[in-house]
Amino acid sequence: MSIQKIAKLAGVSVATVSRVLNNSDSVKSKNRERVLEAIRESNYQPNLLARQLRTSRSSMILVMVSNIANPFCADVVKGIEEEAEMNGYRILLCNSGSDIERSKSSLGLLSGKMVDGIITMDAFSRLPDLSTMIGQTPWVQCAEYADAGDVSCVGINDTDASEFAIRHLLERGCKRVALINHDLSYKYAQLRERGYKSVLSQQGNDFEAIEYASELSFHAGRSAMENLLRAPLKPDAVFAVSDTLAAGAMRAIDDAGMKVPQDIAVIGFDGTELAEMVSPQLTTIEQPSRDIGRHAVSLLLRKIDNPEAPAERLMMGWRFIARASA
Amino acid sequence: MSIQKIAKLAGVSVATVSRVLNNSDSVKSKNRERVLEAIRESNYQPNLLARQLRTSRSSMILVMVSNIANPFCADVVKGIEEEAEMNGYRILLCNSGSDIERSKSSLGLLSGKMVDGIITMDAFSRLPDLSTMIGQTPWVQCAEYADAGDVSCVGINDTDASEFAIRHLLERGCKRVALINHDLSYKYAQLRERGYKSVLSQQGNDFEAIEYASELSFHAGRSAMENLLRAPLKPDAVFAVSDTLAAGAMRAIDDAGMKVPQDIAVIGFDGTELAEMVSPQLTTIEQPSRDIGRHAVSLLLRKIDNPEAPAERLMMGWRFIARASA
DNA sequence: CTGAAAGCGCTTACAG
DNA sequence: CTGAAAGCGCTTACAG
Repeated sequence: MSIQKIAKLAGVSVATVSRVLNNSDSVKSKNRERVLEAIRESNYQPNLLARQLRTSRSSMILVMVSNIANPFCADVVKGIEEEAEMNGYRILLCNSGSDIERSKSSLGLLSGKMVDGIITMDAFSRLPDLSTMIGQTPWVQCAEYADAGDVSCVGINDTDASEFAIRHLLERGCKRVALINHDLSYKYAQLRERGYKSVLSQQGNDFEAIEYASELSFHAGRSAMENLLRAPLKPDAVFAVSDTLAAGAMRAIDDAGMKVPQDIAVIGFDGTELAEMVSPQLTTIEQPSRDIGRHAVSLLLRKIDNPEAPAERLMMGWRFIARASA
Repeated sequence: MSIQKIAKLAGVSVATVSRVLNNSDSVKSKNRERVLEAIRESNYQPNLLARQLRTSRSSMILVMVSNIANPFCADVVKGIEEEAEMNGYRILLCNSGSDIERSKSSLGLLSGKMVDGIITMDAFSRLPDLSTMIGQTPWVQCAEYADAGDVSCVGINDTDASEFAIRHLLERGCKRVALINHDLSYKYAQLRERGYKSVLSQQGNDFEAIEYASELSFHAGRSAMENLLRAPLKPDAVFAVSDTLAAGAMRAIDDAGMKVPQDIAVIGFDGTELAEMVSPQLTTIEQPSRDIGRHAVSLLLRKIDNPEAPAERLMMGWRFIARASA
């Protein structure tokens, strides 16, 4: 089935068929009816590839995340999908697993014109060949930042949020606060670490213990905590940069026969549902994940519609949620 | 940048350029070099849309899930993505949220030739216009079944698994076993309910309490459990058809001031990491989620390569994991 | 309001 | 081994 067949069936030209398909122009209503009828009876569906090739618009955006199993990622993706759908866009998901090869091959979709733009939650510094691509390309970073390049981003003030969490632990009487961070190729990891360090030094507290998780998973959190517990001087509090990591830390603490928060207080990050699932329930920093996703799409669409538009930097609010774990 | 420009640059025809791009045929090595050189210096990337239009192959598959935030879904999707990548395919994710409209519009990608096939985890009976599409279309159901139509599927024996779980609870001494099920438009929900009922009737146990969750989420599980707890005769055990639902149930039990498993034993389903995150850790039925995803892709690819191939039905193994919750 | 025609960027018989 | 040409299925000035 092609537009040709429909044209023949309806006794009009392909141009006319195309016009009713795009309900553009004014087509004489009798012709419109005949076309519509032909479409109906032949169950015709336009070929999207042809359309996109012709218009050089794909109405698809590529979303690259490092781990879709992280509930925060999933929430952001939901927001992205909602807003994309409202604007007639679809998303292509690439679950990079922080794998450079996979990321690189995904980026081929962009140069191959399969997608109109990209939203990344991955660390920028890990994305290859970026310098040659950015600038020409609608791109937004989501819950993460780009130092260089003309790239929009939407996120929260990570340093502030981190400082707030650490201060809370200190005020609570904790003396030895450890940090379970994501690897430092992520800008947000750098910022949160900065917050952690700055509060400690302000308060003249010289205990410092940092573990880096290679991914935002329960397992990574658990082994990070196990490492912390192996040290001669154990922490009495731990701030993990994701709820998933925090859940892993809590499991490790439990396995070691210690209690949260009595022996070790725990604070997470993200404010996902997971924080309510664990016991004791997790104190955490809530990010407006859905909205972050939605705004990422808005920024991206603006850039797609107007490539000259300058990069924007959107800072969203965050909220500290006090629960039983700290 | 188009193949034309490269041809001009290299001083050959577009056909030759195309040949080296597809490293088909034998191109004289001097010409190959010149083309490769031209490609390099102009940073050329082939337009995928044009290629796909011409070859009528998109190398993309549509994946429809009801809720990507459900860790089981996320794991299956990871498996799908891995296997797809190994075969040069990409995935388009549609997080339907069980929304008919969204599902329907996604299906347009198929008829629009944007994807070569579909993998669904959604309930079949909810997908609209299926009868007109199936048969012509490479399609596989994943962790779910189709009664009708020529559709392949891969999953586990849900009835057996469910019976095993219920029997475990009964053997443990539980007298009043409730079920938190997904809505019955899902075939697997029907099968697991059948397992639940058959064991109870075999054993002459006439307590029956079933709650239906509208989605596989923590919240839905929590409210289902709250409903069960409102009944005059409370259950002393509950079998939830997903770990996420079970986590919600545990939260409700905790909120009601009761203990798992002493007051109410809980068994989940899926064997996701979540089962290790909650306290007490969750007894559950493990599905080989990653492999389910991988095999779904294999089946699909076989169908794409050979449309005449009959539908296949793949049954995977499952495993009961006993932990503290039951 | 409508149609003939060009063209988006590829691939692939076909002929040489 | 290579090129000219047709064609995938659309959209969109352009002329009428």
